[in-house]
Amino acid sequence: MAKWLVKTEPEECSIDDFASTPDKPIVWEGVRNYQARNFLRQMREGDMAFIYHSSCKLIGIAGIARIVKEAYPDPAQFNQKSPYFDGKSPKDNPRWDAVDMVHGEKFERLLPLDELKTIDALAALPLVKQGNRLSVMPVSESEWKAIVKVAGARK
DNA sequence: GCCAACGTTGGC
DNA sequence: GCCAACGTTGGC
Repeated sequence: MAKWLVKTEPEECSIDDFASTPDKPIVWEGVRNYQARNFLRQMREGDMAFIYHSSCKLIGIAGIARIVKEAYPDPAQFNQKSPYFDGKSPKDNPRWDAVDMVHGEKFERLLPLDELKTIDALAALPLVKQGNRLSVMPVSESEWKAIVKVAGARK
């Protein structure tokens, strides 16, 4: 079972949105970057993903979600009313994919980016590197453990 | 709101 | 295929 990290703007889809509908999968749509999309396609049912809040006041890892449906064509790319509409995406070979995720856990305390940067075990994680824009990235087993450990340490 | 870093586009 | 121009991300 692989581990991942996905970025979201909490105003659009926060850990609280997940937590408030624990039985209802959330459609993870709107990824419009090829590298991120390729990682999306590698996700499998049962995989876990950290939910990272970006472009907001409290930047950092807020909790965990679980993938419940593997990649399928993102409906938003064909919806003209969606901000994620992509008129250049071929209908017979859609460019962008979505996955479905369900709530896993909300951390007692959000782990701020500042703090993540101080953890040696995370030095190779693209997230903590300057200028990084990758919105879906793999997390190694050791990185995952290091983060979960810090999340649990303050409970 | 600023702007550095980065990905994408398009002319050549 | 190069690379300048452009648009977007995302921390600050």
